[in-house]
Amino acid sequence: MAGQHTLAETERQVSERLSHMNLDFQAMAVTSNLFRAASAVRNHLERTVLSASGLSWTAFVVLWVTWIWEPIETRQIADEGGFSKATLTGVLNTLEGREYLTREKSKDDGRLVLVSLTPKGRKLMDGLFPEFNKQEQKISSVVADKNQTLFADMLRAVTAFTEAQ
Amino acid sequence: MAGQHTLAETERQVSERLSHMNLDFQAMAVTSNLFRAASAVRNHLERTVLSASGLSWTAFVVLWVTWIWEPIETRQIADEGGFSKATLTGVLNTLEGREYLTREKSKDDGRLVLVSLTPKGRKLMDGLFPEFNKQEQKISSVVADKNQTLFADMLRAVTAFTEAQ
DNA sequence: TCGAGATTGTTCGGATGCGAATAATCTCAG
DNA sequence: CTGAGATTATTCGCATCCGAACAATCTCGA
Repeated sequence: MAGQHTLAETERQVSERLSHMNLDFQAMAVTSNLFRAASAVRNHLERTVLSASGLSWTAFVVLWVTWIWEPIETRQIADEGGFSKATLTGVLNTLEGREYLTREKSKDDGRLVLVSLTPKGRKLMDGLFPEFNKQEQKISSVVADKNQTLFADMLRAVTAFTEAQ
Repeated sequence: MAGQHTLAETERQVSERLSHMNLDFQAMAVTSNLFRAASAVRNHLERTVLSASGLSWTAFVVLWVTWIWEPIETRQIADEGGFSKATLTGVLNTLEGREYLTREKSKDDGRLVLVSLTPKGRKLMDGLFPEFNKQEQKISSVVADKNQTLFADMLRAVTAFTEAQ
């Protein structure tokens, strides 16, 4: 999983190949490690927690956001999850077909669709999320406890700044 | 883009709905903000830098890894990029069709395929990557310069630990 | 009242994205 | 030398994933 080259080897090769280009290598390290980390954690959680329930990452995020906010408007699910409305429509079809959630037209605004979990969906999340959180805890533990708040704050700052651009 | 609820509102709602479950909320904040940040940065870079060239995120990653290591074995591209071999085959078809790279059977081992950039692909990356890095620099600048190394180190630690699990 | 413009969810076409199965190739014990 | 097992890239089926176009609905100024 860690690849043929170590991280150190990769970063050395990068600086060798691109040394003539006057780039910000520290910024490169920040973003590339951000994606590596997110990808590694996602793959790990899909494999250890989600695959047993046949849930994709996106499907889980949709269920989670709905679990927290139900009844919730679809546009907010897409927004919280970070994917497009078009993507959401397909995932909602899948999850509605498996009877984990339901769609319902808003009475206040005919354009809106409200999503809620079914009892089956709620039961799934009640069982699944504690397992999910256990893995989150293990992963976060590699960052010293006193640094975890700083870590989360830096990530929040990156998100806020980038979304404002 | 920032959503109907602020991050603070979301985290308050989460702790309210899940307060009875004895979860590690700090760990939850770390991972959820990791994904928010990665997703926000990816969307931003796709929109500001990549879309002009009609490149998807994954296509760009494939070109970038190849640019650094060419000639490179396909299994290493998938490994560095963090996606499956099956995904890579499709993306390589796309990029080969646009004449950004070429595939070639290895002489040493008939099972392997070696990937190299075409002059057209190399020219694309020579023009594109400085733009990409400028955005990386802007994004990273929200983390104080003295903290960027710590930030990257924490991300590396998360990746290393998770991949070892 | 009314209609131009804005907002929302869906549809459409095309490009990822993955696990499992497959064919080609290599390895290495016997 | 040989064949069982390991390794690799591709194929297959299906589920995301997105931008653009679209129909339905709402808003609000004139």
